[in-house]
Amino acid sequence: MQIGEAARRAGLTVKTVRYYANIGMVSPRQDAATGYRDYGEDDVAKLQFVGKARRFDFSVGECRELLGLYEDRNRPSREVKALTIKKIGEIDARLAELQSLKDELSSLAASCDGDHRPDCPILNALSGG
Amino acid sequence: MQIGEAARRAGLTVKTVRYYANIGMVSPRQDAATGYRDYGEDDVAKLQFVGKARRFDFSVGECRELLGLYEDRNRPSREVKALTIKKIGEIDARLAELQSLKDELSSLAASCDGDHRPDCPILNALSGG
DNA sequence: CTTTACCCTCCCCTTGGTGGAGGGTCTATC
DNA sequence: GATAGACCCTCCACCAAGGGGAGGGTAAAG
Repeated sequence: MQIGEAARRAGLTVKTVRYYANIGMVSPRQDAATGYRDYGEDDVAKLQFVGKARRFDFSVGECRELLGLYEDRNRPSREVKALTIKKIGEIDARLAELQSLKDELSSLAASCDGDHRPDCPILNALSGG
Repeated sequence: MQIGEAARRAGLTVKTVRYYANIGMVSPRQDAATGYRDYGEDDVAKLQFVGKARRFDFSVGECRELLGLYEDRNRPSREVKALTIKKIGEIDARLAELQSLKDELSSLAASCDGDHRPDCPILNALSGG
């Protein structure tokens, strides 16, 4: 099938699918006559897989690893689990960071009157040491 | 003072400070003889301000807005508070998104044996509809 | 014969900088 | 006077992960 249908079925944009072809992540056959990319069912499955993994915050590089494991019928599930655990750790770190940012900003916002007057604890905090 | 000292005192890299000069965020005087940038105390204060705001996850554009308010001795604190509240909202949205990602990944990881065998619920979930 | 809907490649744009090449300047030391 | 080291400058390329659009080819339908 053509790239448009493959993209629709994978829930991705044509641009994205073309990009994945360019970086060698999901490489379709090429129609010799038209030069059009020719996607098979297996390609669509891979695109769906990658799309889902991306939504799970895996980077393109990690998707490539996961795809390799996905295609290896003998891979140990250990490796997949390790990647997942690592990703969970990263998400945890980012969660903690964002939470602490939010706490600080919230207390700053709470201490600011937010009126027409120029005095502002938020700016004071940002400019202070 | 020269850019190196200004960067050190603001806790930024020289590259970053030069970048801020290029985009017109913090513009130092220029030494006519050497062509070197010449930072004053006020510039250092602005650099520190911007560095802190960046650490608070404000974008460069938002830093520019905040800097404008910071320099305006008559600004209403309302505007600063509004920017802060908006930023808190964004952080909240990202927190929720990451939390749900984490939950899903965690339950996937928990259901995976992580041994030498090829069966892997994580990959199954990624490849399934 | 023309419209419509596809497809292709190629290049620039985004965010917030980082890295390096190639070259000028200042001070200290030999 | 030469040279080394520590500064500084500009300009170009690069990162992630594509998005936007130009310019052009192709295929089927009316």
